[in-house]
Amino acid sequence: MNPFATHFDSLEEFADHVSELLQCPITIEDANHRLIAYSGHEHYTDPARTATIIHRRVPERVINSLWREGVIPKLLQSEQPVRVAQISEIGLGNRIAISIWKNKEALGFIWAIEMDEPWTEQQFDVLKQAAKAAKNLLLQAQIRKHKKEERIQEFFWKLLTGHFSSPHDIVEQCNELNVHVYPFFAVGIFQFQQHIQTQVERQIDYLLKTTQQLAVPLYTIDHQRLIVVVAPSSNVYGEAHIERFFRSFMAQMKERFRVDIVMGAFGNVYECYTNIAKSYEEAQTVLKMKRAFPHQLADVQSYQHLGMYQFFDLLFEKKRHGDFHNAALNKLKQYDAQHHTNLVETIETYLDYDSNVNETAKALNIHPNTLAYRLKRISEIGHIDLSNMSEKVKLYVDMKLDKYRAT
Amino acid sequence: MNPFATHFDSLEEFADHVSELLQCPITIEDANHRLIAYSGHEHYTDPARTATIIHRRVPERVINSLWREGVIPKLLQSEQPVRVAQISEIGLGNRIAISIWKNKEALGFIWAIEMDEPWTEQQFDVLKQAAKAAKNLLLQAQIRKHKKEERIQEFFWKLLTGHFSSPHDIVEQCNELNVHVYPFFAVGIFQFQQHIQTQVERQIDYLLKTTQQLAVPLYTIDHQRLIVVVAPSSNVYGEAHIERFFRSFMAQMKERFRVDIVMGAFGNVYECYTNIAKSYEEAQTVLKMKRAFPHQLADVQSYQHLGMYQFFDLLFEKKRHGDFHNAALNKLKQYDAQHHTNLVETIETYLDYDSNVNETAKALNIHPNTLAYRLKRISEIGHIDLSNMSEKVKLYVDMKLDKYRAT
DNA sequence: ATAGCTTTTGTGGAAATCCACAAAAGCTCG
DNA sequence: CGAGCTTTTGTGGATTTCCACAAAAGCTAT
Repeated sequence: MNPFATHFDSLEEFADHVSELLQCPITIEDANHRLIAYSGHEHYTDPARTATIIHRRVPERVINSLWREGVIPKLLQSEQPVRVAQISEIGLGNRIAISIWKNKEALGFIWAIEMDEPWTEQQFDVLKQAAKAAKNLLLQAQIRKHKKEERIQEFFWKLLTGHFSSPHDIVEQCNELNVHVYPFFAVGIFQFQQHIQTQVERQIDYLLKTTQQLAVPLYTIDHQRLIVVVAPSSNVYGEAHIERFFRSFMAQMKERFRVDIVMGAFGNVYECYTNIAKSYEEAQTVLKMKRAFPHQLADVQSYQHLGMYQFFDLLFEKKRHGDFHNAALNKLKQYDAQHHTNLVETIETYLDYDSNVNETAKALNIHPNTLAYRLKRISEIGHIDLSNMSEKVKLYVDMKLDKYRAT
Repeated sequence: MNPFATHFDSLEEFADHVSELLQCPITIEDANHRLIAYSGHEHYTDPARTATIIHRRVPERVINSLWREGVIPKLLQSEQPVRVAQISEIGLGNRIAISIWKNKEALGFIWAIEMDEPWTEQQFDVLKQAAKAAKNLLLQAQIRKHKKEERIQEFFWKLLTGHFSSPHDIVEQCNELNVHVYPFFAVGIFQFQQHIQTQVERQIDYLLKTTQQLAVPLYTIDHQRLIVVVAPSSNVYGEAHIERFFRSFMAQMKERFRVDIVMGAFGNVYECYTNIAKSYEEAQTVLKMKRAFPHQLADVQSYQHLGMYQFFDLLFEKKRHGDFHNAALNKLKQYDAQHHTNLVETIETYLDYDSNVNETAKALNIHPNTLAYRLKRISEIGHIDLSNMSEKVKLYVDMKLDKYRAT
């Protein structure tokens, strides 16, 4: 006899029904730990549940903790209920959880709080039946969402390609599609090691939806790239927040799902949504430069911190035109070729290490005095004043542009 | 009774005639100390005269020496003969010189070597008559030249504005106009304090024609600017030679003629004459940047040494477009405004002085530790890593671009 | 092979930099 | 006004840089 053979008007009604059967509070989440429904009966409720209900999603530290403890992996592996012992640091009481499945995809979870008495076998059976019954209810909500997703995708690509010129149009479309408009945003890109498979898509969706470091109102997947709009809560430290989010996103993709992300990059933070295309361009520039200068830009993610590489595309265009030939650099190259020396490498490393003699010498495996001697020769041969910032900049840029050409 | 009442077929014949009357070697030069004619009789000839005849012009060190001794100023002031005592360092024997005049313009000079006996009054009279007689002969040569000059001017402007696309056409035209084609050249510009008057034009012509530091195959005058094509003898040190020439030209215009030249600038050295327009552009860029950054570029003349300012026009264009907004710089500016501090000035000066703490502190009139403290604050407030060359470059460039906009 | 060059490495001392710590002065805001 | 902050200046010591000089090693061309 199935206690769920009746029709439920809403998920709330369903949650209340389960709660009544099991005599404990019930919470239902989707696969991304968003609150779907919860029972309203007066029972004891642990702080984690309270927070979940208030914010309409499971707090991130709770999710992280559950991953660390291996709870969520276990839920994603089997359809069996999992008992979770109290974790007081995050305000989680004793819980029982079970995943809701459709074919091989986990659609969500049902959480129960284990009250004073340990559960009986019968209670576990009820929970398993509840999970099965929840499937159809959840599915309906999903379908409604899927259709909308497609329209959002199209809208997002229009934004990225600069299709809209009026901020008003954008906001209107956002409202229509139920996309929240945030006061500040930036566009970011993650470059994956491989073409992104459906399974990875789900994992991405999961991480983006569960993060609470910042909002991700829009995202899309394109071959090996994940493109996101990120909205930091404040403008002052917005960049730092995005930076942190990017690092943790890449770390989590690797740790939890063993998916390698080669690099991440994001453009400037803007206020006006017409700048999405610009921020996207900037993010692309960062990726391009990181590819050309993997060493120097190893831990640069933002366009802001691209430094001088920001204007490399522009300069390169000009250089290809035959402008900017650098007599000093040419002379050094020529000298190197004729005398089998390393003057160009020396000066480049020296500038890479911000004119720091010791570090440069260490990096080049030479005596500091050797470096000093070479620098003297460099300034003689190239007629360069190495204590003139402007000349140093020109030389440095020209050398890096040379490298850029080689890519 | 005038001993010059006969007709002379050539200036040579005239020189020989004077030489015979005075019993000494005679040399006739134009106003720019180019050799016009000389007597061929067998007399003693001092080394300075020999060199003049061989090179078809008076050696530059001789000219310089005569200026220094006040000889040439005296010749340009009066129509009287001037006695010049021997100057053995430059191989000049005892000489008598007189200028040749037409209206108020000196067309050239007659030089005689004073032999063993001091000259009699009668000999001086003969020389004076010779100077008068030389006038018409010289004038004829001048007129022929003037007409050609006009055609050359037109040709030169075509070159500067990039009118020719084929090097072959240029060389052909040069040959036709009797303009020597040199293997290397650059275009230079001198910016004068004032509109260039006819008298100054003559002085410019004089200096350009007499210099032997390098060749000046073409030049023209445009309002307050003198535009020249300079051809250094070698390519290796070409730049250095041009540099030296520019400094000495400006010094001499000032010393000899009291004419102020505000600044000089020249473009890259090229081989192909189709690049005249490019070198001209580059020289113009140097002038423009020197005007915008008079302090930093005070002793820069060449495009080569413009350093990073080479690409300022390009970057500025982009910046005006709204790109390249620098969050770090903005934060510093904002902090300065709110707290009445000088962080921006500090970092700019620091970078101007190539990150040299002592010099910067001196320039800012602060204690070195104060500077250190400010730098720490700057990196905190602007989230900048001041030991990262690329970030420093970006910040520096952005600050200078700000200044550039102000001009 | 050897003379004459460049290049590398070493030594030592003066000067500059970096850093931690602290006193004093200046500014802001309740 | 005065507490609490930022900013400036000072002191002292470890470290680094800068320079001059010299020895040694490497290269090149006669």
